[in-house]
Amino acid sequence: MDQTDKRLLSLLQDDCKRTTKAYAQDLGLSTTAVYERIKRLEREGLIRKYVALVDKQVAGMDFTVLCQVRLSRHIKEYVLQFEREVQQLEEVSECFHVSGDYDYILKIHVANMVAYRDFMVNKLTALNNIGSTQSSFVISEVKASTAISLG
Amino acid sequence: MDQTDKRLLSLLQDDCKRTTKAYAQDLGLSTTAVYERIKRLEREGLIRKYVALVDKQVAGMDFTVLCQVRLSRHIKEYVLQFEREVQQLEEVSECFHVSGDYDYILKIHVANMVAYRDFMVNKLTALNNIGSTQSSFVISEVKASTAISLG
DNA sequence: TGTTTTTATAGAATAATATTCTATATAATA
DNA sequence: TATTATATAGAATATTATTCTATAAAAACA
Repeated sequence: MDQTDKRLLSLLQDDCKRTTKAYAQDLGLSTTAVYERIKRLEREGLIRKYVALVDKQVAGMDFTVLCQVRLSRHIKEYVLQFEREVQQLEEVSECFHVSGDYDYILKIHVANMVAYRDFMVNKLTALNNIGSTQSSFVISEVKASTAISLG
Repeated sequence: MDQTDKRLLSLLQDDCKRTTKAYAQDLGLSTTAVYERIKRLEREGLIRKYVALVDKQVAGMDFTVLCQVRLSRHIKEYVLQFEREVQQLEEVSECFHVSGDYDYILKIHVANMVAYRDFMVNKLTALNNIGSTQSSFVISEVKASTAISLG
């Protein structure tokens, strides 16, 4: 991966629907050169997928919560069960197993507080093995990017 | 927004690089019908952008940290300064202003622990007005989606 | 209820773009 | 030095997006 690849990945992480020609002009290359680079980046797995990003506010799903979760038991079987079940919850877009006081941090998107309460009562805390939770409500998104800086 | 729009958005959030014809077949519509729907969803702002997602592990940037930050002073001027500066930090992909014990939660992507220490010492805590921080290191990504469920 | 208007759709025609092909030049390797 | 692999450019082709025309269904209206 050279500097041109990094610049190209940066462009693609910002907008993947431009024409090859447009990227080529930005990079000072021919369309074929850019085309081959993109195909290589896809082949090597650097580019994982191409997705559309939905505007949460316009979609009316802009109530975001970061919820820390502690399990009551850390037996392998129960841990795996929790991880399997949390993946199935459509309100949960992200779930990280983390170090520290709590075991997991979840990112949750719902319509409003009523929906969040419903989610917590009927879905999350209804799961087996949940010890305790602590919710941090998102007041504003200061930065929200899906791009990874490659230096 | 009807059920077809929701199904279409779900498909686009999973893969935005298929042909209109492919979505049309999944939805049981003509390519024109799907084309017009996509253009409308873009026009209405439901689709915010199209991006490539980079594989952090393949890119060698798979050391992820969720860092809680408390400011020392909550004077408007300082708060806005922090928010402006944190947006400029390339290692920070997300920053949420949240309720609770801490003021902000940041998602940080770096190569490894050494790089993280460097980031903390020379960039984050070098910012004016940082009170205290608490880092949660990501052990594993149980779920990592950019899609919003529209019910 | 009948009429008009709007909206969503399909299929065909066209325009734009992606993809492949051929040829060169450059860099890496033996 | 000769040889192989790799990256590139430009042209040719294939695929896909986009536009156009026409219909049908749904909504608004008298």
